[in-house]
Amino acid sequence: MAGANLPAMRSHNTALVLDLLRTAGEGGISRLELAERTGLTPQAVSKITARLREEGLAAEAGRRASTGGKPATVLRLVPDAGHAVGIQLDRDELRAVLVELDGTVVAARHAEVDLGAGAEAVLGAVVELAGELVERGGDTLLGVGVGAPGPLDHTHGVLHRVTGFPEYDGFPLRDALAERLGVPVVVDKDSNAAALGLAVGGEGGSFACLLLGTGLGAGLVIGDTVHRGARTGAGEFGHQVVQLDGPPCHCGDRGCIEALCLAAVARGDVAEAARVLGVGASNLAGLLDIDLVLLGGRTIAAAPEPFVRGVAAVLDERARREGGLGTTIPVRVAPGGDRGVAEGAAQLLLAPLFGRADG
Amino acid sequence: MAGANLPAMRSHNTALVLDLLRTAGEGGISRLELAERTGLTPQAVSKITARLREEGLAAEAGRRASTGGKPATVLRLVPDAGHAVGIQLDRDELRAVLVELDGTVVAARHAEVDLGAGAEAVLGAVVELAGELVERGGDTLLGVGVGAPGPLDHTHGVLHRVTGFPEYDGFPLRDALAERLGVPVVVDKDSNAAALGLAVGGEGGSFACLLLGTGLGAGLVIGDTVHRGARTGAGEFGHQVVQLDGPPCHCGDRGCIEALCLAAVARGDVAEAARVLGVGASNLAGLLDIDLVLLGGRTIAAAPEPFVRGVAAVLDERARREGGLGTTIPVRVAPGGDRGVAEGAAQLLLAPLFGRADG
DNA sequence: CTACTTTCGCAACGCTGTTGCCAAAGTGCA
DNA sequence: TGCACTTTGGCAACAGCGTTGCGAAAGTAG
Repeated sequence: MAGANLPAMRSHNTALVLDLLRTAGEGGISRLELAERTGLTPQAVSKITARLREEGLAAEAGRRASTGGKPATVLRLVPDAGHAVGIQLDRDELRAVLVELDGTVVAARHAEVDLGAGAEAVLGAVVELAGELVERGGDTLLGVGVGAPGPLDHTHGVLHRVTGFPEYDGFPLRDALAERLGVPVVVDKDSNAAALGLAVGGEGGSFACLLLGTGLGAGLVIGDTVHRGARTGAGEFGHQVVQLDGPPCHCGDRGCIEALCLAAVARGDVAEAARVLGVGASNLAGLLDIDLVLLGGRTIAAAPEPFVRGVAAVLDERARREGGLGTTIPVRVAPGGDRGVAEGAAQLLLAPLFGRADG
Repeated sequence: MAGANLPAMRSHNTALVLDLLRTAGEGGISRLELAERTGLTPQAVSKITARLREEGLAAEAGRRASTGGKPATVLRLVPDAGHAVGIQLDRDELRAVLVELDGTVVAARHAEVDLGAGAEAVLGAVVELAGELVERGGDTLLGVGVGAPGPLDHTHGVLHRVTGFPEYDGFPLRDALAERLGVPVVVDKDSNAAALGLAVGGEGGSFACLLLGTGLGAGLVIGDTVHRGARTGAGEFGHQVVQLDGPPCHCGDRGCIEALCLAAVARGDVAEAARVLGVGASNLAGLLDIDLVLLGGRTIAAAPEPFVRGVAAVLDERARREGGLGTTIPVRVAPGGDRGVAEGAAQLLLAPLFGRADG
């Protein structure tokens, strides 16, 4: 509920243009194309791009072949005009990346860590790993993004009860890190970070990013925006109940997807794990009418095909039941590999520049 | 992905002010209060409200007691400056209402109908019932909104496979009605219409509106906006699977909430029906982190207390498991009674005036 | 070389919300 | 009653946004 004024309009349009420049990548994009895609007049685009070039965020990059008249000048984002550090803080390891405006990773670090060693030790390890990258970012560093196991409070950057490590409940990770590093810090759930990274990376529309590793979580992107919900706790996919009065879960409930899935994995029954995951994905797809399901996390990485096949089978069946009008929802392995969360965490700071209200 | 210009900014701010006027109701609201709530300057608000008064949409309505200076002039929405007709098209009955800008119902009609009698007969019944109301709306009529059983295509106003009446699959309800009535028509799922009505009626934030009647559907409001999903099919709550390999559902799957719930109702076990509904609501609440669950529909209306109690019990347990930081999600009966869907359907045309992108 | 197309910037413009200022209409106190 | 003060709200000038009108630049086509 905010009123709009001229500066707001200007920054909106600037972000729009900047996002198109980013999406265009190395190939670049012409002013007229920018005008068409934004709905603005060519003259407005010229003014906006002139400002961006003055600020060093954009640059001319050659010309395109003529189509019968004056050849178009290609504009490009200047990637190193801004940087962000992204960190994945997992239960047993730490990953950090330094990325440029266009998402390119220019440095990466990795370390082992034990959450059980206490907040002070973990914080020290993060600062050590990220400190160097922060320095390399220099003046153009926008800040540090952290993806951590949920649930947590994204707005305030406070951890909640991390499964297996209850002592972190209420730990103000964001403020502690911001003080030590001296730069802005944003904290989000690892699955949300991964989802944001994929959304910025080109997955349009609405999709779910399911991460199966030591736990099971979901990042939901609805209409190009990460959906976090009222208390930023959305995406509790692991504890969706799909079997009334089923086997007990460590969360205290019964028949949770996570419990069924991890148990099946533990006894080597990948097909059943995939089927359970598929039922959960199918529920989610029906409820939210999403376009795509992406699977990620260590367990998936260890055996991608059977999981993709199993989940797809359940979704196909749903589509078949819905008749001719129902479309099968594609299932894929989330790109990005084991750095997906860290890269997405960096986007927590970069994305707002491009008009994505996910910061 | 649209560029903003001055007219867009103007209509945004106008809608903002208009929505606050509507929300303020009979009590009205002062210019300075509007300025505070929108973030605009008092001068901008003065200009905007002057325009609204010229157009007849707003009017001055007395003064407020002084707080030490010049007393504030109270502004009010002029309710009959605009009208919309809302229709609930159910499997066996028809309801229509004529509502004013502020949501007040100024006329209501009811009729019995049999979907099985064929599209032509049903269309005729709708035209007969709504025609009179459309005329009463006169020049100020914005159009007709229809809430029908899902699934359907909101964007194109085309019905899909209505459970029990497969012959309607592909029926272009919107265009057929628009031609007969000669006014704009918008079609949406009944549960979405009900949810929109509640959102406009004052339920803020994010909530789910679950309708249990001849079927079971959900309307999802996420961040003050009805969430319809990529193919406007979101809210397929009834066929969420909560019991792997459970009893077969008429949809072809097994263990759907709808099947379990309706079976429990059929055998008189309301407590079990409420528990199943509660598990579904709990899944939904965890996945989307919503603020509130509202229950509606005939079956709920017949026995509200046990359903509310049963659903609340499941949600309470989830909150307890999540520990101190988890908040219990309140459960209530959806206000609006048996006209909730029709009134919400009218809002399909009124809401866009107030900046709600649900039209 | 001429005609045409396409790109793109300069200058004037219209319209937005903002700022500076002042009048109006109350309260509170001497 | 009179003066000081607070709050409301409009008038006028203003800055800044995208838009429009127009012309220069830089190609292709014949």
